[in-house]
Amino acid sequence: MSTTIRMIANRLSISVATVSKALADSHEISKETKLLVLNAAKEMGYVPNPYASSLRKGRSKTIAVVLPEIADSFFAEAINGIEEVALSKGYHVLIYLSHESLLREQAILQDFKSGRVDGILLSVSEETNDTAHISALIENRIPIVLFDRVCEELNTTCVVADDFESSYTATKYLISKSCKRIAFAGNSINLSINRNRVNGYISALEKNNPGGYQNIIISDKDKDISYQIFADLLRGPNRPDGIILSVEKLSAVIYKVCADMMIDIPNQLKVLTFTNFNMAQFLSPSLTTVNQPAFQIGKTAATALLRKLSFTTTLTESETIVLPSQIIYRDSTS
Amino acid sequence: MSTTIRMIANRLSISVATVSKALADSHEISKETKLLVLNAAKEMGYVPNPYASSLRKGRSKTIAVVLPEIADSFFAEAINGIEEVALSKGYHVLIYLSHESLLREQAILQDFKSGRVDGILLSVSEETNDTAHISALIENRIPIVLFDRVCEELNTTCVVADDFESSYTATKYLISKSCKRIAFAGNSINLSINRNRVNGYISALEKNNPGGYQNIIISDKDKDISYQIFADLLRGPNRPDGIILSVEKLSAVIYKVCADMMIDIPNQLKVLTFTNFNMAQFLSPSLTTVNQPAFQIGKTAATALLRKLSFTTTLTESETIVLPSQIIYRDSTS
DNA sequence: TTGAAAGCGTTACCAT
DNA sequence: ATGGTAACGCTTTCAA
Repeated sequence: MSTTIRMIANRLSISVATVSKALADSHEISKETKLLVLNAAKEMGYVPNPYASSLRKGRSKTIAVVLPEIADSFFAEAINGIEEVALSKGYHVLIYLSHESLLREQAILQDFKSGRVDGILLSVSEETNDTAHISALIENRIPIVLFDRVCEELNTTCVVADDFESSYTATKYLISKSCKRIAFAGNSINLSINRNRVNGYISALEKNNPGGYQNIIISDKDKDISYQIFADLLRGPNRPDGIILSVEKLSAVIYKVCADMMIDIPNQLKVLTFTNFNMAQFLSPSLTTVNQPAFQIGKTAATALLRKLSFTTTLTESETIVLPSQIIYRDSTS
Repeated sequence: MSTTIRMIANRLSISVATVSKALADSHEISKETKLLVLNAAKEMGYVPNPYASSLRKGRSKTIAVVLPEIADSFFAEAINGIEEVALSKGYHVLIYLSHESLLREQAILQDFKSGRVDGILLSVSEETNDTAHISALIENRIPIVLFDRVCEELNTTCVVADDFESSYTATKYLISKSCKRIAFAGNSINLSINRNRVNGYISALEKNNPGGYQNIIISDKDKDISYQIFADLLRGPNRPDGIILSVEKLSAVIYKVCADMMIDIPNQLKVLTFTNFNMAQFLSPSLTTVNQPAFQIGKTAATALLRKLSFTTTLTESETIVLPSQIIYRDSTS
């Protein structure tokens, strides 16, 4: 049986109210009493019951992070940033994975109506074309910050990388490297992040490559299916000579396809991926990447969320914070 | 204001007790009443308050995962396994990062005395040479399962890979590839996982390589310091011709050092790493790896923990579950 | 089959 | 400066 405030009160023959206030370092309590209480608490190994406190206060000092997946350098680093901020403010972090399923995402968010968490950090799934479950929480006045994979139409704070711009720059770079047929492979067109990158790609092509080749590929969650999609793409005479991958995991797939089909990177196909992956420089050939500021995005999103939580009035303001990506040029596009 | 059991009771003019039991699908309640309650609950958007429930029941349906870091393919995959099991049993997952600091780990575990979580999954930090903070929780009868980086002396369940054996096999393999001077680089000798791998390495050397070169290197959390350690190691005439890396992150460091010092892998140095890293095959040269069953370890650890939670009596049994690793031979050791 | 009421541990209001 | 007590929302025992 663990120590309660009441036990401390009994031991010191004072009231629970006094103990509670003393532990909260209230100015109403005398120095002496505080000392007494603190000593007794330490001696008795007192640890406050967070659930009693949460129930009473209506706040849990807990936030939720909802992600499509975790085995991805971007999300792993983002969590790092989130955890750092949360810890520093005394918040606890619940983690949920949607596994790219809208259904799961809906079920996860539904639970948050319970008050389990004070706020939510969300990066939506590939399938998320309907955002009613997110709006519902916003209407419930639960602070929510979207990051990386956001829904711009929602009336809340978003933290993203400069996807349009970096995609534009990346595409232009491939054009400058004499690519005539540049393809773009993303995950879901539901995702605004993917749309932004696609638009950056299209925009760069239209402004700098009047030739007109344009090819937007939707990859699959399933690696083997994506393999087939790429294999089909690269078969035939009019295949692309450059490709931009919007998803980290596709790097392995395209390298494999090229190895199997004896397609030389970069001579026959230049490859560029949006990823943070720290081994990119040691791949064969070393991979040109658009590095997103993952840690920074996590930190910024968490900071924005905790800032919202610090206000008593839940202001639903729409705001988008854009952080710069960095392109690192390597051999896969040389 | 969110819906409570009392509101449902008022709406239906029945008691809160009845509503509570109906929602719990108790056999005490009639079919009709249950239906009435369920409908009202759905209509009113009722979501149970988990903190009220946790306080009353003394259980939170929440577990904690405490990790040294997250930007590591092993831990990311392990979380995946953990989350899958937790979700299927209706548990929530709190995540904490020790960042390889014993102090942080202690602070994190200390909080768990509060009853915030029903059980704990822990992979200890590099610095963890004192396990009093873990014993304290075990004595508090809080179920805890250690995984990957475990402390065998503790009286609890451990889930690990076959580190001794795979290290032994890896070392023997390098010997068979004519390596005469094989070094081993690990993180902390505090970690039993590292000790097991070191012992597998030593054992293989002693049985198969009477020559007697043996070199155990302790790397640093700081990448730049590890770089220096490796650079120093590889300078000079009697440098190793093979190296086993016990830490994923060291792969990038050794590749960098070799690139900078013009050391050819595998001809001048054969490299083999304990990692799950799915791009290993595309590195230049492709990297020979000991793949740990990360997802499986996470799943197994979570399953063991939830099994413990399902018992009313907390039995403190010591048990170690060992899962097999797989060595994948590639060009870095050819 | 239903309901009244106690209580989980904490906080906060109102007295003293 | 301290204390009594109600309340947070739920579960569970006991009584009807």
